[in-house]
Amino acid sequence: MGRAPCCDKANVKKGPWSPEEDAKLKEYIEKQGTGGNWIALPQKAGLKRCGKSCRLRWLNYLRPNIKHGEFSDDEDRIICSLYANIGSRWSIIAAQLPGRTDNDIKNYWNTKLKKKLMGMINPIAQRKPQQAAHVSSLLQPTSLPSSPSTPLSSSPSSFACNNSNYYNLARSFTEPISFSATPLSNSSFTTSASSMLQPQETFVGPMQNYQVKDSLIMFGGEASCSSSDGSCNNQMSHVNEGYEYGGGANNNTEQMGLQNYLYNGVEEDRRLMVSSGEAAHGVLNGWTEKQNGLWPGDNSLDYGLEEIKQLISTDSCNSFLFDENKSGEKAMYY
DNA sequence: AAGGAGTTCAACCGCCGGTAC
DNA sequence: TGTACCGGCGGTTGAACTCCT
Repeated sequence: MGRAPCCDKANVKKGPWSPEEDAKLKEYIEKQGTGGNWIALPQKAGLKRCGKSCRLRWLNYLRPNIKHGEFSDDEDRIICSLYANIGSRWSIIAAQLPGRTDNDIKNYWNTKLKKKLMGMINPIAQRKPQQAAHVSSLLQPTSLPSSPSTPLSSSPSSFACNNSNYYNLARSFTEPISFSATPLSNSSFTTSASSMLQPQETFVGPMQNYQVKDSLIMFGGEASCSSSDGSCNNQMSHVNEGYEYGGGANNNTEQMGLQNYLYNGVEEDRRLMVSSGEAAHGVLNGWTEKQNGLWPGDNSLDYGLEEIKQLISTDSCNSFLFDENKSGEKAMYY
């Protein structure tokens, strides 16, 4: 038996919302709340709309503190980093960007940021290595601290993309990203998200709630709302209640839930992002394969999501390799 | 000025997981 | 335990807008 439709499709209005409808919905929710039942809401509010449509309109457009307009470089960085870590989990990404909705971020990624990223990567990738080194160096603000010096393998075939990959991606933009972090083990990898963080570095900015402590990644402090429901009770918000998610064993099932999410849900990312060992080969392989397609003759921007994720990580590795302070390591790669 | 191509973004669709019964 | 309902999510669509020729 099929699922009953959430509303009477024949009697609901579709398409763009009129100002009158917006006003009705806003007024009703501000006075009555959603009542925990979106399906019943339109009838109560006097709207000929599907409950889902009302919910979407409220969350993506009408609710207070929605931020519209240009995304900042910080926001770009956060989106890129999180995308590379967890993929298209837009609601989770949105939870880290107060005022932004998952729909906004998704649209922004698909229409602008992906191209922006490709625009940064392709000019590099399509050049010969010597040229690429120059272009890449232009993308690196020299005022930022240099990457931690996790040793690279002496063999090109076992080149290691270390934990600096996100850091270097971030450095491709113009402003510092914001973490406070304490040292991670050189050899261990805790969660994929932790690969964003660098030992003994402290930054300031919009992600104060995001910390690494004793190799555990922690989320704390004031909640940031995503579009999930406007009330911050999404997956990430659980951590605002004091949970910690990390590499160690624990008995908290909810904690384990997200930990598993971070571990299993991004298994593939982890293969790409971890600091050493086999996973690094994945990065190298990914880059090598892409390299074959990107140098002269390939001007395609038509990447799949996994490819883009690889590009994000490999570009970061690439940036690391091209770091002007690490010319010797450049030579190792080529 | 016109119209075709490309871009943006609000909104829809359908699936999934949680939960009440 | 099974079923139905609902909220939430990510992918996709298409109208409106902008750019280009």
